[in-house]
Amino acid sequence: MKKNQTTIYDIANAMGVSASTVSRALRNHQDISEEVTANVKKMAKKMNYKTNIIAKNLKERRTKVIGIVIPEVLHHFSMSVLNGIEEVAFRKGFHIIVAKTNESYSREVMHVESLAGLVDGLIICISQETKKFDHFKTYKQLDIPVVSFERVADKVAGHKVLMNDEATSFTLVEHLIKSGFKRIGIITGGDHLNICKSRIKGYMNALQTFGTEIDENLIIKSGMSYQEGRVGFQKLMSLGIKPDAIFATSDQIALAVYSEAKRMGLQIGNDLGIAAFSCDPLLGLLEPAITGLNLKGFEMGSMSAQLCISDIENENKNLKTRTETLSNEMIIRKSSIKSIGLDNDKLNELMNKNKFTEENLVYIY
Amino acid sequence: MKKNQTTIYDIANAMGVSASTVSRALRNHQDISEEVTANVKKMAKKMNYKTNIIAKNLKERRTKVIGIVIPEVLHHFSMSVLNGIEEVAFRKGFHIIVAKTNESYSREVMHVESLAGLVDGLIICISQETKKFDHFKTYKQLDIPVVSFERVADKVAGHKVLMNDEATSFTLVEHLIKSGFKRIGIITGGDHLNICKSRIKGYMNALQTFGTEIDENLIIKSGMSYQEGRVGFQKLMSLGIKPDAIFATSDQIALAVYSEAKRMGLQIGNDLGIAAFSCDPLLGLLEPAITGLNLKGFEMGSMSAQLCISDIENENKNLKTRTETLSNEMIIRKSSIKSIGLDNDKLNELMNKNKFTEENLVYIY
DNA sequence: AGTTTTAACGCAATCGATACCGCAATCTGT
DNA sequence: ACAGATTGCGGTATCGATTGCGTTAAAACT
Repeated sequence: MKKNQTTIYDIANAMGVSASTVSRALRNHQDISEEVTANVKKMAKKMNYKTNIIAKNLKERRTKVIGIVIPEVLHHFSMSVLNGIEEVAFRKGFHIIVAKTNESYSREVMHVESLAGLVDGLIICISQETKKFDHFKTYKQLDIPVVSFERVADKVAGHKVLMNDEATSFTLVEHLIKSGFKRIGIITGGDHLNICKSRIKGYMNALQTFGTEIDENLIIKSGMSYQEGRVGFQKLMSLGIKPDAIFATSDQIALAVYSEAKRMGLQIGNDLGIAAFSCDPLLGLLEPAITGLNLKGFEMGSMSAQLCISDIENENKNLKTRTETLSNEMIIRKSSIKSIGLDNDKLNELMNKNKFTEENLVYIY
Repeated sequence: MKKNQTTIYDIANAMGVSASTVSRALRNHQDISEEVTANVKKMAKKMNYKTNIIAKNLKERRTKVIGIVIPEVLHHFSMSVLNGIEEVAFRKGFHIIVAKTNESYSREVMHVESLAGLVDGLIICISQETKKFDHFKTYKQLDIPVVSFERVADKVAGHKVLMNDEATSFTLVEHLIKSGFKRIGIITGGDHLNICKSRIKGYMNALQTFGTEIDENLIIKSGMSYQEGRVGFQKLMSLGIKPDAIFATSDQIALAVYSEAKRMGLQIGNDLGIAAFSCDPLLGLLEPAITGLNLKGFEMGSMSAQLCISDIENENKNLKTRTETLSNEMIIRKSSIKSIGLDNDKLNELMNKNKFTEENLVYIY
């Protein structure tokens, strides 16, 4: 491979100058005369010279690559984040290595460790399984910046970018309550994850604030995936007193609840209210559409990348770690409104933002 | 950065042996005695030694990284492909650099050229704008394998992985005709792209085969995006004799047609038939659901990665380039069936595969 | 016993680019 | 006109790991 690669030595030999002169000339160093510089560049083009990035990386001790380690690369939110990261990275002259963990701790460890020598910075969203954080110690030791987003943990050093999970959850559950739902279940993941903990907290706070007592049976920590969501929903629906609304804490859980409820013949909105911690535009296209959020995935990604690259370029002179919190907007749709007995005007009045907009259809992140 | 990185020289000094001994010991070279090997490894662990990948890359003239250049990283199909690539790459010990072009030729050129010195292989889906291919010449010169998928061009050397666009399009249009639609429009992109050319060809063949004459007004080459699709649809609907069905050649076009048609008050399926060259599970969740395909994005990605890595590891001894073609399955849904006057049994009979399945809901690629 | 083989390790070159230092030749100032 | 400053370039070490070759000592062989 790369056998015919011309080097600065080839150019130097061809021109009767030294390699260091060639190196300098190609980088417009002022020590080299304009004439020689021009000739070197001409020869470089003629010999089709491309600078060897690996050698440059070794010498300069940096790679201009940042690593992204995320649980999956398929759902709308992850892709929005990835887009945000890519866009900033591109503008700053960085490439991105994308590694997915499939929510597996061991795979996360492998990726994080193998990337340590390869990247100038790391952006990570930890897996559902991750409870230990030794795999980040190399980064601390080598002063490689790490930025965590969404799912964060105190034991991971570095900047954090998250959203106001608790307040947002409060808002969603408050909305369900005010829509007249009395017995609201929540389906989420294990509360060692900050996001699940916060979402449960927001859920409980809303119930308490509005005078509903908390029933532990209605809190299901089955997991964030489709299958786990379905299992959780089935568990809820097999209770003696079934819930009349569900707070689904992920896209996948929301879809699972939605399709299971439809399969069971429930009329969503009237028989079963649904509010989801999700921003997938898909939610707005279903009928009835599902009440969800306007999560700023793109912003989360671009902010993570900016913090990461800023740290890289300042070489960590700025020692204090920042925690940025993005706020979310609720998008009310029919799944959380009891439409029976309402005319259309009244229904529309209840829904401040309606169905799908141009924007979420075109996936403008 | 990476200041405290321990090197083999540090270990060598600490143990009073030479660096080459350390190097060999760490790699279990048989020239080194078991005793020394064990001690070196112990010391390496003690000193928290991590091999410098960049130096190794420079010496071995490879990086164990493959580059992926794609138009976007958001839609379902691209992500399925990316998943397939990632999965194979991970198993083979490769990392992936993901670069998106936003369908811009200039950005594609920048990415392709800047990756040339950084990756052992390239997997690419060219942009809509790309008509020149000089940016790949470095790859040919350096013998870096290039694999194109979906959108391919003869001028790009290397293996190609594609799908049977023409036959699939034929099938979709045939289905529309047999469902009773008489005047079928197609919305697609410029025919310098192989996929658009093939899809138009399949469309025309189907019309001719079943005795419908071709009307150039019904062939819109506006582009593959949502906005372009909407413009194309509006153009079609402003014709003197409007089409009664649309063959949408991308997810985005399908959604644009769908939402525009709904906005115009058309009853999809009866007033306007829709068949889409798309595999987004979303299509199956809409009501009425849109007839689409079961594109094997994951397989396309994994096959591309296998071909690429195989080329890398065989160092291109295998000179002949392969072209793999994946076949698609049609998934018939209500958007292409005139349901007026049909009872449910009859309707279901017309749809061999119905609505959404478990699988596409959970995005099992 | 003398020679050959083998085991075990060190030396130094290499991968390609960068940068510190040094050294001429030219230029500046008085 | 001559000391000092500047311009322009070359030599060489360096980044960290790998590897061909050489070397030494012990083991094996005739």
